[in-house]
Amino acid sequence: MPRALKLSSAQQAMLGGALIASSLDRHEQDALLSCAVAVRYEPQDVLFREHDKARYFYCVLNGYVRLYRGSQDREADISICEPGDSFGECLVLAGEGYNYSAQAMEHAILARFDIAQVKALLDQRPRIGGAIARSLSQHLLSTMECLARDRMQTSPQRVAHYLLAHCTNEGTRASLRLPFQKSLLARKLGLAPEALSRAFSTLRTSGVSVCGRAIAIEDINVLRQV
Amino acid sequence: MPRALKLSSAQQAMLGGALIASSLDRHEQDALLSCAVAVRYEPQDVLFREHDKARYFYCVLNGYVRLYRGSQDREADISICEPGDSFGECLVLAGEGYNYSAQAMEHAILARFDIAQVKALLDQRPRIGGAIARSLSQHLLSTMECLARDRMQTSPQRVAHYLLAHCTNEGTRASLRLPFQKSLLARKLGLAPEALSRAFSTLRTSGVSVCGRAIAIEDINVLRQV
DNA sequence: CGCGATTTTGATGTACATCAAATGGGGTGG
DNA sequence: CCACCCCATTTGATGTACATCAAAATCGCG
Repeated sequence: MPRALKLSSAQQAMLGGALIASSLDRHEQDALLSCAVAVRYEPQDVLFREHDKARYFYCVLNGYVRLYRGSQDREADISICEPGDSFGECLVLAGEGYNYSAQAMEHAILARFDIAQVKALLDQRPRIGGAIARSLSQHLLSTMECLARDRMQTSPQRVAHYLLAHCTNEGTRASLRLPFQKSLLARKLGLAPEALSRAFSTLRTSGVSVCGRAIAIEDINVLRQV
Repeated sequence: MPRALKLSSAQQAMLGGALIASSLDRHEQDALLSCAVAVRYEPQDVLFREHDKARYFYCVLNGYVRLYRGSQDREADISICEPGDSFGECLVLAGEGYNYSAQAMEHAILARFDIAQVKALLDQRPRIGGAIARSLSQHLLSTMECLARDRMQTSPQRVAHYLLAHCTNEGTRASLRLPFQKSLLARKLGLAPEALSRAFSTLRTSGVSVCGRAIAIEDINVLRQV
């Protein structure tokens, strides 16, 4: 268990802009943030495991966190959380234990919210329930989209979609830098690392060139065809 | 567009017990239900399509509704909604258009909620936001579970899990009756109908016997091994 | 009893996992 | 600054799960 620190004012500002708090007024934000502390994890640290009693939910301030199910024998990633994303907030409303495990990738700094405190806050500040609902809506939509893509698209198509969704384009040309290792991207897309590598090489014929974490796209419209 | 009817008192009672309203007090329930009417669809009717402007969300009273993405060429089911399940409620909080299409299976009766009215209600009755959050939590958890299972388990394992989750057991023996066609179950599990059929025949060696929609399980514990 | 729809069965193809080995790249210590 | 090592990634060979296509079989129902 890492040590808990007070949230710095920069961290508070960042949380105020995160989806989970962005629809709240000043007072409500303060009330919600009063349930939170900052915690820091080392790469590979496990925050909690499936079925653990749930005391906290989190919002990522820095780094990345993977949510996954299964034991070391056979694991499946459910989601990769980036700065601004929250996870476990559904436990404020329902459930006793976590439904998945969480592991920090790289060094990660998180805001940790005490579930019992937030629960107690719901009566005084009922609009916080709405804020949580907004965050859950977003999660639900992206999880459904992920499920539909897994079922409908091949690996090159899923990779192409990821690239198009994350690239910054200058005209018809575009580029991006992966924010994390390829093996993590592979798991996010539900692929083995080898399959991601092969998907990239398939996409070479569609004008995608990969150089380490830097990726260049010759023509966005060609990639959209895939 | 089907004609809208007032909710009968039996339907109102059913909705009061559904997840989306069950945490609300009398007045809040009445307020929420005042945004709803009953609508009836014929088998195969499409309620709405992906990207349509979202005016309503729904709660199933009778029958089944499938939520899916993609065009007729290539479709993937996201969820099969049963009586008591709601869908589209995330649009009260975020988004303009539907993110998936919805189609009635068999004859279906639904409660149809006007999104704009419910949105307006959120300020007066902020705890309704919490009620929606509870419903969304449940959806999110089940969608995540579905995603994880798709990625981790083979078809016989997913079928076995469905059976164990839905059977009524008498001692070590158990049985169930499928509430809908096998082809629908197949889509719910992300399989082609043929694959479901083959999964059942694989499970015969684990003591599962299928006779039309009636299914008998010789020994629950054997099936859990799968 | 017979018809259409659903399900099963068989044969084949494809996407992706898995295992094993080669390649490459970034950081450390010399 | 360079050599080396470790780990991430790529590449190749093979296996498996499931989709797809094409019948045959069965079910439900008039």
